[in-house]
Amino acid sequence: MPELPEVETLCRQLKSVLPGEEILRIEILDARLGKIEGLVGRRVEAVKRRGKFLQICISGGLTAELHLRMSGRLFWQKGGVPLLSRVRSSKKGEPLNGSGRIGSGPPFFAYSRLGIVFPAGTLILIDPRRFATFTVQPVESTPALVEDPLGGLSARRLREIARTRRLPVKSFLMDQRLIAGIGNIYACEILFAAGIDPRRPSSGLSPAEWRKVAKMSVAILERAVACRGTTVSDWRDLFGCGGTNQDHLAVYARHGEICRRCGGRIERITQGGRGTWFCPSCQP
DNA sequence: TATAATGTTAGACT
DNA sequence: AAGTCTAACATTAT
Repeated sequence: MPELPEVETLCRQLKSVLPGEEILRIEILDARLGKIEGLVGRRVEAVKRRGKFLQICISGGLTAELHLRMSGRLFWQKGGVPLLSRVRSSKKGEPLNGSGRIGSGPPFFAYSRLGIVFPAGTLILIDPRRFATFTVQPVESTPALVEDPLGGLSARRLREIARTRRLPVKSFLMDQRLIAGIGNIYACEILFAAGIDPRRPSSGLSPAEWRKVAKMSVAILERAVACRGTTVSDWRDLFGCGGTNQDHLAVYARHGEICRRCGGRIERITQGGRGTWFCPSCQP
């Protein structure tokens, strides 16, 4: 679910609540997450983002790394909460409202997988599909940061890497080893903004086209951050609010609808098992 | 009931 | 050998 703008939104919000807080208790509600050791009694020193990873830096030289994968969400429940009494591990027909709570009255959290309890509140991981990961590592083992599009991308570097690659440019943009943070929604939107067919082989783009891709990557992602993410189905920020970037989507999930630029029809194809939306006449 | 959903990755193939 | 492709992970919503 979350790509760079959504993770960046969570990161900024976590910075407003976590630093200085002591970890009082950790409740693991899904055994898939594995053991989480060495955190209780320590203090949060900083919160950072690395691509789509969230890093919580802990006193004593530890880093907790969280990846939300497809359906993970974070929710901040202010105040001391006895989490275990408020958890549902499956939906069982109960309605979810926008904040991640079930129904009205005292908050119940559907699909809760993990709770980290602090004096000021509890951080709750909600994750229906259970792909999210949470690991604790020594700080120095954290891999180096690859190029992050916030603040600028080097078109020359992209072209240099792509020179020998034949994979479709959309898959290229989504390769996290090359660029940190672009996923399915923003890859589609970036290529529309750049006017490039997502199926084109990466090696076939001209220098001018790479400059467009680099420029549009930054512009699309920065606008999405300013909008606090894209809520097409269930994305919510740390405090339960949806983003507004869905109002700016030009192609994603608009299969069969009218292209607002040329009046043609948006098409959907499958690439690498994922949906790709594009406008054939605007993206030749 | 079949399909698709905002992600990654191990293993197979080229 | 490095690049590319596919299936798999788990669960729900349409």
